[in-house]
Amino acid sequence: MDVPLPLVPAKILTAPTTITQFPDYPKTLILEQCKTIKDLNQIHAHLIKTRLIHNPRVAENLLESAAILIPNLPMDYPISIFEKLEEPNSACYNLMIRAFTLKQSPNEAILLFNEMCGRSVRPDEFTFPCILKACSRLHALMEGEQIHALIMKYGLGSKGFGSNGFVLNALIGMYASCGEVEVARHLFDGMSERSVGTWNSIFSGYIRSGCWEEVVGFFREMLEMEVGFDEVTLVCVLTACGRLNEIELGEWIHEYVVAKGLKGNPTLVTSLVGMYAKCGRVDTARRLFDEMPRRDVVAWTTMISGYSQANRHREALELFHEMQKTNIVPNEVTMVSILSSCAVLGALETGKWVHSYVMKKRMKLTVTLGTSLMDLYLKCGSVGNAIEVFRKMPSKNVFSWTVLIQGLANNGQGKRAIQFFNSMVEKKITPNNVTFTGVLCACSHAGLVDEGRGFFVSMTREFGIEPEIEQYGCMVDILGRAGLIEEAYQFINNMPIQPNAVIWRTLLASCRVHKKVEIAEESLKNVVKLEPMHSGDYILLSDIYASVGRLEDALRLRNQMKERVIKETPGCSVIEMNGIIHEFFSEDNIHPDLVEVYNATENMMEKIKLAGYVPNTTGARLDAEEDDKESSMSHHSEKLAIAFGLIRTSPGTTIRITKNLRVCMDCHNATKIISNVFNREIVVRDRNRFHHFKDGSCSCNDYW
DNA sequence: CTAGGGTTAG
Repeated sequence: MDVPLPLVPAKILTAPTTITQFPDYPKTLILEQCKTIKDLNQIHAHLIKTRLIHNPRVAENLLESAAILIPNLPMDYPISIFEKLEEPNSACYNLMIRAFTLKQSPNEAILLFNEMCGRSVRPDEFTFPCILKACSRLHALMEGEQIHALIMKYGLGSKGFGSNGFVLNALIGMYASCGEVEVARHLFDGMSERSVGTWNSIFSGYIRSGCWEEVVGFFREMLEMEVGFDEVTLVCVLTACGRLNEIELGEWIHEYVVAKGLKGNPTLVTSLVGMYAKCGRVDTARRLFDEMPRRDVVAWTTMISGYSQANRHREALELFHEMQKTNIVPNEVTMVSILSSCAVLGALETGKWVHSYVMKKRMKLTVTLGTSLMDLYLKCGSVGNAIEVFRKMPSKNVFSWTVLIQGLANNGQGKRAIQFFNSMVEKKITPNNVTFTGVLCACSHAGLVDEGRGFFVSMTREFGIEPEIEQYGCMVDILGRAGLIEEAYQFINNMPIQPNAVIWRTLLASCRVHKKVEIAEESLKNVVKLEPMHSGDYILLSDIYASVGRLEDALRLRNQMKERVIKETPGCSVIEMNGIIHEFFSEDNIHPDLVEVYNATENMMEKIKLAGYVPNTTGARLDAEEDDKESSMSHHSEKLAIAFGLIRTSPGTTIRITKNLRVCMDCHNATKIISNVFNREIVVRDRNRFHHFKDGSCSCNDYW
C-alpha cells in the first residue's frame, strides 16, 4: 500500500497527447486533464506500467474520472479499472457505488455495497449517502433498514450535525421515498440541528413517494419559522404545487424567484414552467419557456408534456417539430409525451415515425416508452403492432398490461383481453383498479355478463381492491348493454358510493340502445343535477323519444337545451395524411379543400345508395325538413373525413378516422356499406371504442 | 447529501 506519490515521468511529457498541460502530480493530471476516454486509456496504461495504480490515492482519482467526471462513459470502463485493483479502499467503493446509482443501476450499487461489507472494507460517512440513494431509487426498504442498523453500529447516527448530517439526511430521504413517511418524519423531528439539506432531503423523499401535501405543508412551516431555504427547496415545492394545483403558492414562488434574481437557474425556471402547465396555465408556462435563454431537453420536454397534459396535443406536436430544428436531442421521456399526444389525436403516421426514430436512435425500450408505444397503436386501432411492441419489451409493469387489456377491449377483442388478464395474473403481476376497469370493459364489449359479475366480485375477494366509481360504472355498462336495464338501475341505487354523472350517462346510453324511456328520463334527471351543461345527455334522451315516435317530447327537450343555452358539441373527425392532421367539422366550412370534399361526399353517398343504403334520419335535427335532414346527415364530420380519405389515398389503403363523439346510427350504417362498395378497411375511433369496418360489417357487431 | 420532464381509466 505504500507506493509513493511520484512525479509525472518524462515519457508522458514528451509523448504526443491530447493533454496539453502537464501538472506535476497525479491528482491534477487525472481529475482535471482527463476529459475523454482516450486520455483515460493513455493514463490508465501508464499507471499500470509504473505500478502507480496501486497507490490508493491514484486509484481513487482514476476511478473518479472514469465513473463520475467523464459524461456518458459506460460503466464497463470504471468496472474494468476497479476489478484490477488489488485492494480497493472504501473511497474506491464509494465512487463505484455513486456511479452505479448515477447511471441508473442502483441494483449493482447495492451488490457492490454488500461485497464491500463482505470484504471487511468499512463503509464510512461518504458511503452511506451513496448507498442510501440507491435504496431510495429502488424503494428497497429492507436494504435501507439494514443500512440504518449499520449506521447506528458505526456510531454515525448521532443526532449531531457536520458530516453526520449528510448521513442522516440521506437516511431521511431513503425512508421517505420508500413510503415510510412516518419514520422519515420521526428522524427529522429527532434531529437537534437541521440544515437546508435536511429539509430538502425530506422534500425530495416526499416527492418521490407522491406526498405532495406534506411538501407544501412543510414549506409553509418553514416560512412561518423563518427557516432559510434554497433553490433546491423551491424546485421541490414547485413540483408539489403543480400536482396539487396550488397556483397561489406557485405564483408567490415565481415572484420570489424574480425578486431574488434567480431566473438564471434553468432547473428552477423549468420547475416554474412545469408548475404553470400542470395548474392549467399553459400559456403562462409557454411565455416563461420562451424567455429562457438556454433550454435543455428537460425544459423542452416539460413544455411539450405540459401541452399534452392540457389536452393541447396539436401544440405539443408543433413544439416538438420546433425542438427538432434545434440541436437539442429528444430522449425517451420526450418521446413518451409526444406519443401520448399522437395516441389521443389518432396520429398513427406521426406515431410510427416516432417509433422508427426510437429504433434508429437505439433508445432503450423502457417500460414507459414501450407502454406509450403500445397505447399509441391500440388507440389507433393497430392491434398487431401493439402486441409486437408488447412482446419485444424487456420488462413490463402493471401499466403495460393494463394498457394492453384496455386497448384490446376497446378494439372489440374482449375475449383476448381476458386471456391476457389471466396470463398477467399467472405471471404474478398484481392488477390494480385500472386493470379491472380494462377487464370489465372487455366483458362489456364482448357481452360477457356473468364473467363481468365474476371479475367484479374477485376484485375485492381475491385481490383486495375496493371498487371505485369507474368499476361501478363498468358494471352498469355491462348490465345495461346486455339489456338488463332494471338490474343496472337497481345496481346504481345499491352502490355504496354516490353515483356520478358518468354512471347515469352510461345507463342513459344503454337505454337508448334498448329504447327504455322511463329509466332514461330518470337517468337524465340525475345527470342534469350533476352536470347540467353536457349537451350529449339531452340529445341521447331526445333520440330515444324520436326512436319510439315521441317527436314532440324530443322537440321539447331540444328546446329546453336552447333555453338553458346548452350548446351542442359539434362533431369533429380527424384524418391524418402525410403527417398533416385534417380536422373536419359537421357541416364543415373551414377546411381548405371544401368544394372537393363536398363533391366527394355527394359522390360517395350516391354510390352507396345504389348499393342499398337508406338514410336513417331519426338522429337528425328534428326541426328540419326531411330533405334537409338527409343532407345534414350526409355532412356529418365522419362522412366528410371518409370521403376525403377515399379521394386522397390510393385504393386499398386503410382509412383511419378519429371522432370526438359517438358514431351515430346512420354513419355507422353508411360506413359499413362504404367499406364494401369501395373495398376499403375503415377504422373509426369514436369517443368510446373502435369500429373496424370491413366487407360491409363492423367489429362491434352493431353493439355500441 | 438534497433539484426540473414521462405511460393506464369515461
